[in-house]
Amino acid sequence: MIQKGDITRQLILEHATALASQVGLEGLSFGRLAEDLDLSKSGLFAHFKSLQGLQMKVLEHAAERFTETVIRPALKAPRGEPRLRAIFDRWRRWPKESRMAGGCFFVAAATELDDRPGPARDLLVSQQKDWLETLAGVVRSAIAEGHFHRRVDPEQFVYELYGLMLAYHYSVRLLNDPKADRRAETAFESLMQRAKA
Amino acid sequence: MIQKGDITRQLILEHATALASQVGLEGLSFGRLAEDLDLSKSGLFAHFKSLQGLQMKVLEHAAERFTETVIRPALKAPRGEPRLRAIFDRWRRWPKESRMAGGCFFVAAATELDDRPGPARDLLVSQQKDWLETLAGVVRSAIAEGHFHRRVDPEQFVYELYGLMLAYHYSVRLLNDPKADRRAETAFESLMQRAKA
DNA sequence: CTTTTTTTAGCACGATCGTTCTATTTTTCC
DNA sequence: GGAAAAATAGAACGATCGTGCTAAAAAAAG
Repeated sequence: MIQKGDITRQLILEHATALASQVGLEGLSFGRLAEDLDLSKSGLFAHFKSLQGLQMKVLEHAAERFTETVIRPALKAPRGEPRLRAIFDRWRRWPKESRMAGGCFFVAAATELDDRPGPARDLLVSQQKDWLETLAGVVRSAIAEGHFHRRVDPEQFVYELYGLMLAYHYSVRLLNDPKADRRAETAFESLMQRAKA
Repeated sequence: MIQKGDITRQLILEHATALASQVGLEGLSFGRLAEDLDLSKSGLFAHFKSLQGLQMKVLEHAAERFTETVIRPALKAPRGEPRLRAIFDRWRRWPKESRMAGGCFFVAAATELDDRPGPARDLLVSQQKDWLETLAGVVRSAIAEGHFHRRVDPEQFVYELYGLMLAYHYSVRLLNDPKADRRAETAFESLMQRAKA
C-alpha cells in the first residue's frame, strides 16, 4: 500500500539531494530544508529519524537517480565500445540532466566523506566500488568483442577514465573553462585509441 | 619588527589549514580552533576579523606551503622532462609531506567552493589558474628542449595530468586502493610516452 | 623603571543546529 | 459514517555558531 508519507519523503529527498550537491551532505540541515519545502522542522525530522538517516537516504536516492539516468539507458547500446561511449556521454551530462545545482553529487560527497568514518562513508564507498566494477565490466566486454586488444588492463582503463571525468568536473565548475568539453573529448578519444585492437 | 602576534597567527594558520583539509573551509570554526590550540575564542577571533578573513588567510597559507614544498624544490631539476617528473613526485607526496590530515587541501577546497561565489572562491580560482599555467610552462619547456614533440598541446597535457592526480587522490583517500600509486605511475608514464618526441 | 601598544580573555547577544515531547491534523481502514 | 493509524506542527532543550564589547595581561618602546 502506497502511503502519503512515501510521496512526501520522495519530494524531500529530491530537494535534499540537489541541495547536498551544493552545500555537501554535512551542509544539509532540517531547518533549511523545512523552510525551502514549507514544512515544519519537526515534521520533516520525523520522516528520517536523524540527520544521519537523512544523509543515508540521500545517498541512496542519488544512486538510484544515477542508475536510471546514466547506467540503465546506456545499457541499451551494443556491448563493447558503443556502450562505453554511451556511458561517457551520459555520465558527462548527468549533473545537468538531474538538475544538480552543485555539479555531480558524488564528486562532492567523495571529497567530503573521504575522511569521516561512519555508515555514510561506508555506503558511498560501496556504491563507488560497484560503479567502478560496472565500468570495468564494460571494458572487459569491449575486449571480448574484439574492440580492444587483450593487453588492456580494465582497472587501469577505468582509473584513467575516472580521472578524465574528475578533471572535467573541476574544469567546468571551478574554472569555468569553455574548452572543458573539448578537453574531455580529446582525452577520451586518446584513451580509446590506445585501447583499440 | 617581528611581533608576537605574527608567530601566534602562523601557529593558528598551520593548524587551521590541516583542519580545513579534513572538515573543509566552511567546516572551520573559531570555537573548535580555540579548543584545539588552548586559546580563547575571542582572542583567536581578534587575529582575523571574521570567518571569511580566516578562510582567506588559510588559502594563502596553504598556497605558500605548496609553493615551498612542491614547486620551489622541483624547479631545481633541469628544465623539461626531469622537472616535470620532479613535480609529479612531489605533488603526489605533498599531502603527506605537509601533514594534511585530510588529504590535499586544494582538492577539498575546489569541490567545496566551486558553487559558492565570494572572495574565497575568487582567490582559489586565481591560485589554481596560476598553478595550471606554471605546469603548462614546464610542458612548453619540455617541447623547447626537444623532450616532447611539437604537436603536444600543453593545456591538454596539463588537463590529463591533473585528472590523473585527482583520480589518485580519490583512489587513495576514498577507496583506500593499495594499487593507487602504481595506477598513477602507469598513467603518468603513458602520458609521458605519448608526448615523447 | 614607566608608558604605550599589542595581544589575549571573559562574557553576552541573537541565530541556528539536532533532537525530543506533546498535540493536532490528515489519511487510511473498516 | 467512525476508529485507528500515520503524518504534520509547535514549542522547548542544550549546544554551538559568528561576532561585538570591555577589561586584564603581556609585550614593545621610551
